[in-house]
Amino acid sequence: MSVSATDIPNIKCSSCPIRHRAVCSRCEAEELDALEKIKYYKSFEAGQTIVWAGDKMDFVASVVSGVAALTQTMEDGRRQMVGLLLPSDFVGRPNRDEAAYDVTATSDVTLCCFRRKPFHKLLEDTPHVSQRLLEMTLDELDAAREWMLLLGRKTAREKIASFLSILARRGTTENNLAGLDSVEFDLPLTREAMADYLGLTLETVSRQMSALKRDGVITLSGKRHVIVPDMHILLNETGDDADGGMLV
Amino acid sequence: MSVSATDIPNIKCSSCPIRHRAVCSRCEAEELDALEKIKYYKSFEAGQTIVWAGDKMDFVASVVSGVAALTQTMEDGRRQMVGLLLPSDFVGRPNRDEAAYDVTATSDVTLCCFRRKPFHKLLEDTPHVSQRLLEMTLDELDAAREWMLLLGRKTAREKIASFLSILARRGTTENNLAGLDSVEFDLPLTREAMADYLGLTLETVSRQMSALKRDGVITLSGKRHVIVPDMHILLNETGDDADGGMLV
DNA sequence: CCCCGTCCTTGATCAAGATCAAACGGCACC
DNA sequence: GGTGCCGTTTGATCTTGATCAAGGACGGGG
Repeated sequence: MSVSATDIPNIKCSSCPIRHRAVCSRCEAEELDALEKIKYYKSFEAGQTIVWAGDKMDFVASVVSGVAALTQTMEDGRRQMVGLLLPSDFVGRPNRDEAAYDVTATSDVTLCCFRRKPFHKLLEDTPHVSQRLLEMTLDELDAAREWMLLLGRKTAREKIASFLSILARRGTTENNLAGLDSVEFDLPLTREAMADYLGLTLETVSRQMSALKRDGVITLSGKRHVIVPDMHILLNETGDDADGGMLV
Repeated sequence: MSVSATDIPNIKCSSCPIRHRAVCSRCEAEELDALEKIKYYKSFEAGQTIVWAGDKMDFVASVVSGVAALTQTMEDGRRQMVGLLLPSDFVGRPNRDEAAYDVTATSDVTLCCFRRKPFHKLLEDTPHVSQRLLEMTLDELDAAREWMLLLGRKTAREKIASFLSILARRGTTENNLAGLDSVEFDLPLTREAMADYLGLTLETVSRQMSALKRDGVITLSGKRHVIVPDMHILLNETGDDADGGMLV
């Protein structure tokens, strides 16, 4: 557990912003009550480590706000991000008490934590939760497989374009009604974290961002705010078949 | 569904070789009976496609014997394998009726298929099955994350060594009591399929196999049979921390 | 205001792996 | 016993992205 996490007061599940997408989305009143009993909120600042790989992890959690990353590090320092957790995503494995990956906050993050043991027990009793967790895990596996295609076969430019598309899709506050031409959003990651996500170096990320800007695919205001004047143009750069999975 | 799959007679679950590892591993007598009712066996020859991405898929299945692969293909033909299914692994997504990936037999394969609808229903009724499926899916997600590290950050030589280690671990008939020095096994994949797995070209795979042979890390008898005289040497080539996850 | 640190950009060079090309070995089939 | 095919090996060359190296932009603290 990180040194300087901040405990913050619980909010009611009923007024939770991620209520409709998280593990708890299918829960009915009494199930929510059970969850309320074992939950607590915790906040982390951008850059903080939430848990180190190998550490005991006595909770699982839902990301309420902000972005967290799972990364793996090799002995010689090579790093690969293997999970990017956006609001409503689930952290941790109910039946495992050691973290398998480093978990870090790439922006300020608030987690809704559930004590692990009671949560695991609850999984056995409330099929709604375990069914939802299975569904979310399968979705995550699909996302991991997209990501594998990106890592194994895409060019640097395609990787950047794909990454920006993903953020544009999930990052904007869902006001992008499929096919909206223009989208804008903030990058919740440094260039280095993007490189770790994409299997590139930070220099290559920077160069390709500049190239996409030069070519008018994106506009930058500051270093972290991205404007995509035309999503179709960006999607064309991803290497995925036109509008294939991205917009629909 | 493939053109020329072979229907073969059912065997009893009780005498099934993958009984102890598959989705059904936790089932008790009556649950097995329910499964028996909706299952049928199907065989495919090496190279055959089991389903194409986008095809209707009216079953889910366990791999009984042989090896199957999930692959994604880009418009211009670039291909990435995103799943390698060994005996006891699960194929398909219970609540999705279209295949998301091409599924092909990389060696002769026998599947134990369950009709999708009844299986999905059974998931809701028998928590043993859905719990086991969640566990298997989480394991697969972990494997996918290992794989992402491989694709994003490992050198060609490390990729090959890692791949061989994985096969050595799961491919041998579990007679390798952790840390056995010498291991041998057959490659169930062509060089091209290995390339698709590893995000390389088949030429690079071939060259690195030759290099590992030249360096005495492996011995080949024929092109498909691999002998690893000393697993520790192979593991040293994977880039993973010494004996870290592989042997223990 | 300046100093320093962090994050980012840009340039020059290098190397790993891709690409293009040829040929080999084993096997099935005539 | 050829002939042809498939999977594989090996060689020569090219390209992409890594690496090495400076310097710029921004922000916070003295």
